[in-house]
Amino acid sequence: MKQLPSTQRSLPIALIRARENVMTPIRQMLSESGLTEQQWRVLRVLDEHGALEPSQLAKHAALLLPSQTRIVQSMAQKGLVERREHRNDRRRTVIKITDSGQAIINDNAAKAAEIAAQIRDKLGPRRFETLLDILDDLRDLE
Amino acid sequence: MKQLPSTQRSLPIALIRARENVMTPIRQMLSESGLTEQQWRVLRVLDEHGALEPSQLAKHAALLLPSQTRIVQSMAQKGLVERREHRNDRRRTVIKITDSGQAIINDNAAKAAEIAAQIRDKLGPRRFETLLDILDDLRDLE
DNA sequence: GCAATATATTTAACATGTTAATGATTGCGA
DNA sequence: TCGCAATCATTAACATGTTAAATATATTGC
Repeated sequence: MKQLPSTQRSLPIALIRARENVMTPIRQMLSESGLTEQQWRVLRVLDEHGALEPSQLAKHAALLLPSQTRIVQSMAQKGLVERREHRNDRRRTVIKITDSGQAIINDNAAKAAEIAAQIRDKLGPRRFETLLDILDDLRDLE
Repeated sequence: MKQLPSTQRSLPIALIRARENVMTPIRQMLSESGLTEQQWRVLRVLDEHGALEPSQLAKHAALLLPSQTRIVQSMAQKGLVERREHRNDRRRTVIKITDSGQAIINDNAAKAAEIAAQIRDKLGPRRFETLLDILDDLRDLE
């Protein structure tokens, strides 16, 4: 019979810790703008892809739809994003970034890029790419 | 000036997705016992290390103390763990697993080990170990 | 053209994550 | 020994994660 792996070498726990470590400097940066990491992801994705429907935004930002609904609502209240109706299909909505949201991206882009570069340097570019590749291989587990 | 990486190759997002993928089959298993993944981690750690003080348990289970306080409270109500006072230092408490909690570990150990083995096989043992090693290298970022 | 089904999103309810404030107890120094 | 700082844990408040149910609109089949 197979044995349970030690929690010291448990992949779920290792992933949680890694995320915690990676996000700490990013959270520090974002706290000055009053943003959560999720709100930052929403801005990043909208900046990168332009206006998106909720389900597409959720996929790109790695958010579940119920969370995203709340996040976008609060961001709309703060004026960071806005919602428009889809022309032909009234079930759908399109979410786009506002000038105010874009300004936050612009203000933090350099710092965020620096943090990302630090992580990359810490691992070494080769290991960094290997990490992303292996993480990607974890899709479609059954 | 450094450029922001594409969200497609963003490490935080990749870590979130990876965890989501890894946890899906585990959550399926646990739902039959009515446990969350965090409650399962608490049982796993207590099974592995024996009775622990809150801060030690939190470290091993990758939980923040406020979350853990609530989780242990609800688990104590269900009779899965119990709390004992420390002899000399009343600030401290020791948390231990109950027979009922141990039974859940025993009932699910084989299945959990199988899931872990599947993930390992999917990546290949070598890549799996590499992944854990690289994730571990993300400690102490700055 | 209408009912049944499918799709997209939101709401609801509860658990956890996160940061800050509060509480409780010990240990130390005047 | 009194009081104060330090440590550990809990509580508080709000944001997000997670699953299930509800809602709204489109599409399909008859």
